[in-house]
Amino acid sequence: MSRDALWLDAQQQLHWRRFLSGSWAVLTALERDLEETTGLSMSEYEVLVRLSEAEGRSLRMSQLADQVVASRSRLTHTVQRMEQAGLVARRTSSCDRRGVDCVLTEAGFSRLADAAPHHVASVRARLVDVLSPADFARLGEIFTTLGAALEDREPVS
Amino acid sequence: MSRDALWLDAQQQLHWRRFLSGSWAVLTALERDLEETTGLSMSEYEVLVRLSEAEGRSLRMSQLADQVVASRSRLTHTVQRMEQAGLVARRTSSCDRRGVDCVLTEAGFSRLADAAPHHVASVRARLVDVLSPADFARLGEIFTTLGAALEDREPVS
DNA sequence: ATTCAATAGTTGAAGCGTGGACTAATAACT
DNA sequence: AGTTATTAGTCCACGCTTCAACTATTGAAT
Repeated sequence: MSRDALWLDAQQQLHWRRFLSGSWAVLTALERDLEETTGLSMSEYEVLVRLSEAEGRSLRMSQLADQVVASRSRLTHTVQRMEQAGLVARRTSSCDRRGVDCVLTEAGFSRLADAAPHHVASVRARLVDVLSPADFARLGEIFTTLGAALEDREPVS
Repeated sequence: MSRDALWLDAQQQLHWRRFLSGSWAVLTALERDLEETTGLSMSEYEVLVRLSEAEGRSLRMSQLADQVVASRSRLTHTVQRMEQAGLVARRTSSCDRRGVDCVLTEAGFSRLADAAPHHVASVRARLVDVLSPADFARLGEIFTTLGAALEDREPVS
């Protein structure tokens, strides 16, 4: 706990603001890069990636929603659009008739294959290659810590 | 530049994904905290803060848009809503009749005064107090670097 | 067995953000 | 002075996200 629990000092405020605007800028740039080079949004790209990594290139909607960071409803809409574009297909799960399996189509897979190099280049250019390896690793650890801390703290004040 | 310029290795991919989901989680939690405790969105809160720090508690729309991370159009909408809520007022700038000055009202100022402690507590709980001072400082520096790198790199591939 | 609760996923309306077209005012050029 | 370019800001249409119902299926409890 810091010296004064109620306010942020000038330094802390600066760090916080830089995180806020910096992360916004990076994420926005990546989103724009992806859109321009491939016509996909980050959410769509993430869906393709997760499905391609899943066995049978298929995942239940709820698992997909957890992996991609998205609400159920948001995923439904996203997948709906992707289905119309022919990138994925939906079929009711055999074992649990409430469930829906989302399956990557051939078209979806090759779309991902085309997109991936552009996206990787973008992530490198905007993030990985900008930082020293040590700083990049630190970044990963910091956000692991931050993410974990959120798990077991709901209420604030 | 890393060993292989085209792909991310497993470690890099892990760091990158943790940044993606971690920053999303932190930002979302802060947004939700603020909404619940004060009824304000981050954008609105940021507008209040910047205006309160400006001399005359007043800023031109474009300056405000630069400080808050937002497009012109987005700021117009946000300020429109805030004006209807009585938090700010708009008047055409005296020196440049194209310009519009956005002014913080008394109601807006006291709304900010009420909100600030809750928001500070939230930022501490979700971010500042979760990290060691060294890591928090590192975070600030890392995003300064990342932000700066974006300034002078537009095209990607 | 029947009721009650929990889970999976969808739907539709409303809100917010984006990008491009648009108006108005100022600055720059000849 | 008169034309053109730039800048400030708004407006509108569209798309994505959220939130609160809603349906359907499964599991638990009596």
